[in-house]
Amino acid sequence: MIVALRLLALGDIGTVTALTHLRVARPHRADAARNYDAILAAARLAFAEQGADAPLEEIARRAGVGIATLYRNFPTREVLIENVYITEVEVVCEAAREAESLAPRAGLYAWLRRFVEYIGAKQPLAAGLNRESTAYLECRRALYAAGGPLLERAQRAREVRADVAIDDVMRLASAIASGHFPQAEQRERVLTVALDGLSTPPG
Amino acid sequence: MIVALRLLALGDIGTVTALTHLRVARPHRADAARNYDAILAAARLAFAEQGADAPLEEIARRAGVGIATLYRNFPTREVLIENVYITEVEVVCEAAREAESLAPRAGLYAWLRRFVEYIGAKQPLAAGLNRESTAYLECRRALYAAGGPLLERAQRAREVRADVAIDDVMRLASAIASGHFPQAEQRERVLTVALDGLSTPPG
DNA sequence: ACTCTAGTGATAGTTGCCCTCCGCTTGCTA
DNA sequence: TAGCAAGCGGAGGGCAACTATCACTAGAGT
Repeated sequence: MIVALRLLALGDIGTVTALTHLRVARPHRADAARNYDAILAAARLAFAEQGADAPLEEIARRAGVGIATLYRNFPTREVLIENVYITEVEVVCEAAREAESLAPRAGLYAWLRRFVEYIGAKQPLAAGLNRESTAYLECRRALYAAGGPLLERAQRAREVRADVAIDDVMRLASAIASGHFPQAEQRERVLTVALDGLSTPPG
Repeated sequence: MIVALRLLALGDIGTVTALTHLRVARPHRADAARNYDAILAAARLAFAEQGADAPLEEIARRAGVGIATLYRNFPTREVLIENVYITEVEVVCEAAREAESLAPRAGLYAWLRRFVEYIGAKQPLAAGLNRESTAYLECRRALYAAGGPLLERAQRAREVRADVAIDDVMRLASAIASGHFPQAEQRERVLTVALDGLSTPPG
């Protein structure tokens, strides 16, 4: 029975994490599609280097397209940021599948570490994201759908305290991901402390 | 001996947390001093409402002064943000004194809760702060000087795990403070989980 | 191979904000 | 109460976001 539930959960992750519909439609014509890709690639780079405030005109220049083409595909800076962000979230959601093969608590923690690592690296990007936007809310929903089963499994095994919801766990992890740490290893260490808190029985 | 150490620590907090020297000097002439206060008050309000990107011209308008007056007192947006921030940090540092009268772990945790509450409310402000600036580094130093003795006391009493430094604890707390939580009560709850992790023996 | 249309880059213009310069005003001090 | 420096407000230059227009080109469909 538990096996059946787990398989069901696995199946869900695949469908639930499909975020493709949130993306700006990729143009059909070959040259236009090439431009679309070039803009996204240049944006990813520019946002990583200069933060979410990177000049759009420079992104267009780096992509080898006119500024009008950039705006035609991504009408606002926000839409562009979202489209870069969605890709990262999809990667993390996929990782939840692998985590299912580990022991309950180990699986949850491994996935959370992965989440912190990926999202933490994209911190300046996420800072430029509108937290009320459909895309952001959908990304969150997808992440919860990916992590929820992992948490429940660990709680059923009594390896994680029962008085926390996936929303609490994700916000704790998000906070550590977006917090400022001079070295990645310190973020790791602090995350470990926080995860020890998740293992502690309440009281 | 321990008593002596504690008193020494208490004495230190008072001198070490003096951040006044980091502030922009308040002008001597009466009208100029009034403007200085009005600008800081308007800035605090505007940053709280609109975040650290609030237009400086609007702050000047709200303060009832010309834009030039604002720039004369606070040459860059960063300096203005810092001056608002310093006030908050001073309040939190003061609070460390009261915490000394509680039991070791309770005192540390009470102070950390206070820190998260205060700094969390100023999150958009802190986001606009340059983390390399002298003012920011001094604020951090002052906070460490205030919290360090509390942590050490709790560790000596074996009520908090010994394998964490004040830098770890503060960064964990900062992350939770700057994380996004729809309700203050959820932040409280998540902080509790993290603090449970601090109480857990390592391993 | 040919057409025709979706898509393109360039450019010029508007807006909003940052920041500086400059001539006027106001409050201290004697 | 008079002189004068400290302080003032607003005009204006600069920069980046975003919009609109247009002559053109490359690819999709026949």
